[in-house]
Amino acid sequence: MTNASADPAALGDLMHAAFRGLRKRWMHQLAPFDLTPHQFRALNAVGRAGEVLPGSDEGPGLRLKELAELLRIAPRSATEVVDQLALKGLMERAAHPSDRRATLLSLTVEGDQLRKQVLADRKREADEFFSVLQPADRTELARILGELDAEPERPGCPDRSRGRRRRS
Amino acid sequence: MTNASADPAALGDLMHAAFRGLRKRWMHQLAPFDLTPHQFRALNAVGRAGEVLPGSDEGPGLRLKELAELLRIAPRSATEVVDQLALKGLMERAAHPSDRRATLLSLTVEGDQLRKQVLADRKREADEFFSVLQPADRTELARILGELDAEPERPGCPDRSRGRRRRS
DNA sequence: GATAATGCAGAGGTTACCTCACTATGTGGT
DNA sequence: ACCACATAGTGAGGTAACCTCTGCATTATC
Repeated sequence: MTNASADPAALGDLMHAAFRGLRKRWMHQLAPFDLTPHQFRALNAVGRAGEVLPGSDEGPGLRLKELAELLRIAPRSATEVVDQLALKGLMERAAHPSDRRATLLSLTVEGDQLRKQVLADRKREADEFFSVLQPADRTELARILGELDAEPERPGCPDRSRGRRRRS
Repeated sequence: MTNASADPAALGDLMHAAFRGLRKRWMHQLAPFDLTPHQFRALNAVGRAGEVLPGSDEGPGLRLKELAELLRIAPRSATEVVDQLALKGLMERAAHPSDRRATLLSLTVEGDQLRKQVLADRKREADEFFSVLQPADRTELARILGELDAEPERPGCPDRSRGRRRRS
């Protein structure tokens, strides 16, 4: 098979396969905690945001929109995850002190505990999806993906073909 | 930001972001052809399989299960994509000559044309998602993803925690 | 020929997204 | 004070891309 790796379609397929593997692995790893990967990403994002400010006992909280941006999903989709986590008693909504339109997200004590538990478990397992890679390769991968990531929007075609016609 | 890239969660997030970007890009690129990325992957896989054997006018065709393996999805999911493509008149099911349980997939003339058209368009555009990367980086990425991909199953935990309890 | 394995499809579910429309609120102009 | 407009979140509803469970043919094996 030499190295016909210049083919973009092949790269896409590889990405696809790798991503699916990652997702599956995560799902299994998170199943004992009754969390989906998506939910944990949100939990972690809010938890991490709460950690930045060390002082105040109740972190400043993240706006829903900020969470959406962190997770790179639409605000409406963030609402959903927050709903799910709130239902489990892991996350809370609070009123923004100065902007009454905004809600501030923060973890409950249980949420924070669970987050730490998962992070610890992940560390302990060392059974990470990426563990098959050499450390150098991991760094490389992170760098390359970061570069891909850096150019999410391009000037020439901001969001064309918005109207997708369905047929069937 | 130095290089705190050793964090597996960060790598996962990067993968997630990159994959989403890729998918979005593809969706836009394929929208004019009225195909989803998924559908094109199937179209391409069957088309490629048909190309391997150069002789026979009507390629030997792919079993549905083989397609599923190529796309790394469950056979049942492959049925779906094939249904969609068949509905558009791009793919056909035919009986296997010797195993009457099996169906053989092949592209129709329209399907093959469309596939080539998309491939050509993709080449012409040079507007590929991965185009922001240096060629060397692309090769690297392909290599690393290939390595990840190579270890889909591990001996210790084939498919644990199958029963996922839902709550809400 | 009975029994087990295989290949596919019907039914129905889930996750992770999306857009559109709406309300409540903030901001700036006149 | 008032209006126009933007912004924050959400309800409603939809889609893509998966999945499992089950049923039904059709081999393959004993």
